[in-house]
Amino acid sequence: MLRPVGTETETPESAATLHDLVVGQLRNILLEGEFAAGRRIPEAQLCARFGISRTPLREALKVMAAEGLVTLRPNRGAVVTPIDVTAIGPIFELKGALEGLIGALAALRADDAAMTALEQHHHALGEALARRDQNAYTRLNYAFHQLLAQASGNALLAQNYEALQQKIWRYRFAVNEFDERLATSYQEHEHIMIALRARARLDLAERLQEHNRLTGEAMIRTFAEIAEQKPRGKKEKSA
Amino acid sequence: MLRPVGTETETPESAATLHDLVVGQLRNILLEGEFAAGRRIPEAQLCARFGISRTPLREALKVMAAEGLVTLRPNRGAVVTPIDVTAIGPIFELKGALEGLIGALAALRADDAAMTALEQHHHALGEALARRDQNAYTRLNYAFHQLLAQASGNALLAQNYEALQQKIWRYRFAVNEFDERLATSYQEHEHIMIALRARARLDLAERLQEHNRLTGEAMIRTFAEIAEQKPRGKKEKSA
DNA sequence: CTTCCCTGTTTTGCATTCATTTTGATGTAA
DNA sequence: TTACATCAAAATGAATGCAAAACAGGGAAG
Repeated sequence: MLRPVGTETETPESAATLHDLVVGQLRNILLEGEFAAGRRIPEAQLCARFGISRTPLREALKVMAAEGLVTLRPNRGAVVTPIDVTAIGPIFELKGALEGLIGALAALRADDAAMTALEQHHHALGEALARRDQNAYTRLNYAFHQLLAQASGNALLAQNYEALQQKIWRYRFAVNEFDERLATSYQEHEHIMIALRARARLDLAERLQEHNRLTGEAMIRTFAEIAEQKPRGKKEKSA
Repeated sequence: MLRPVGTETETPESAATLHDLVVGQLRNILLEGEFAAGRRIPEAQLCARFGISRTPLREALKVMAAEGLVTLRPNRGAVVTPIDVTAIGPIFELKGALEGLIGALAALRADDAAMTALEQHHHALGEALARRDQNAYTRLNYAFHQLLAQASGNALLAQNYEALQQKIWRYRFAVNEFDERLATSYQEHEHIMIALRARARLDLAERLQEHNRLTGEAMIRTFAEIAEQKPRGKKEKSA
């Protein structure tokens, strides 16, 4: 079974306190989209669900707010940070810079263990594509890129990279919407693996940046199509 | 008077709650180095100082822990995250990637207001250099680069960039330790400004990355010298 | 003299309580 | 009917209380 995303930063001892446990669970809940974006987060309900009091939950909410996943409105409760299409561009723009660095470093530093894990994930991606299993593909893709980021040997880089991946994860319903992009994406991954195996750092950096750019553009395009299809009842006079 | 660093993310309404106020104040205290790195953070003492109860302070500590400025040891209190020389390399490595993107974008997107502010800061940097005012120079330098990051037009980039600047800020006692680097740094800034005025995006990106690399190397070198000078009483048998 | 263990104190983690603000309903007047 | 004012109910923000864990000191055993 596929592991949920967003669990990479949990170290065993960090779960020693209730607070950290709640942060992890809350993050998963938000990333899995259980609460719709923009929706108010029911403090009392979550307390009952986790079987805890409001104190640790509120602490977790503050942390999630610092991460940007939730938005705190003073005296008016917390809401899941609304989906903002205009935020996608800057995210991918920034992620591109990180992809470049990841490629340059991973080509030099990826050790045997990392290479093995990456090959395995790449293989699994191919199988998911063959099955047309979009859900599995998306999650494996997340894990693959996270592994690559870790293979860069720069933990801070990997951490920042995952933060961006998590932001994008919330918009995933709008990516790989069409099988076409799924297949294209896998072809890009093939080239990424070729560059990685060859330890071609400049090529790997470029491949990753290009892959990032195309993914971002596909996502933005999909959103534009969505916005085009259902602007029902809203300002059609200018159309 | 020079404004303390780390206040860029404070928006007026964010101070509406006690929690946000405490986060800001605590961040300043930590960034200004009032508590030595590695030192335990006295919860009760800070409560008394801020005139608040433990709840909002602990919430703030959790947020600072998520940012990495403090380290929470379960049941054993919070400590200022210790200075770790080995962390400097990865920080500058990552910041380099951001500098490149900032240069490429700022060259294209910096508007008149941003250009004016940058010119002013650059001028003030020259004056600080002439006065050999290292404290002013360091702070102006922080502000200059933050302005440039904002001139990129990518708020997420600017935010991530500042997070890195804050991390580095804690190590500032080991940078520009010698007037030599101060003057060299300013010369690099001269070239940065030339590229910026010319809107030479590739050059600006390269200048910034080079500036970042040299600053990082100078900092690491200074740390090596410090470690060389005062290993008093500790394992001198190998020397 | 060192080491271990025991106990009292302090500190931490979380639950609970209290005060303030918001929200929503109801009633009244224009 | 609509708009506004008033007030009760609910939710939020922060303080306090309490149990458990860590810490510090002293004394006994080796």
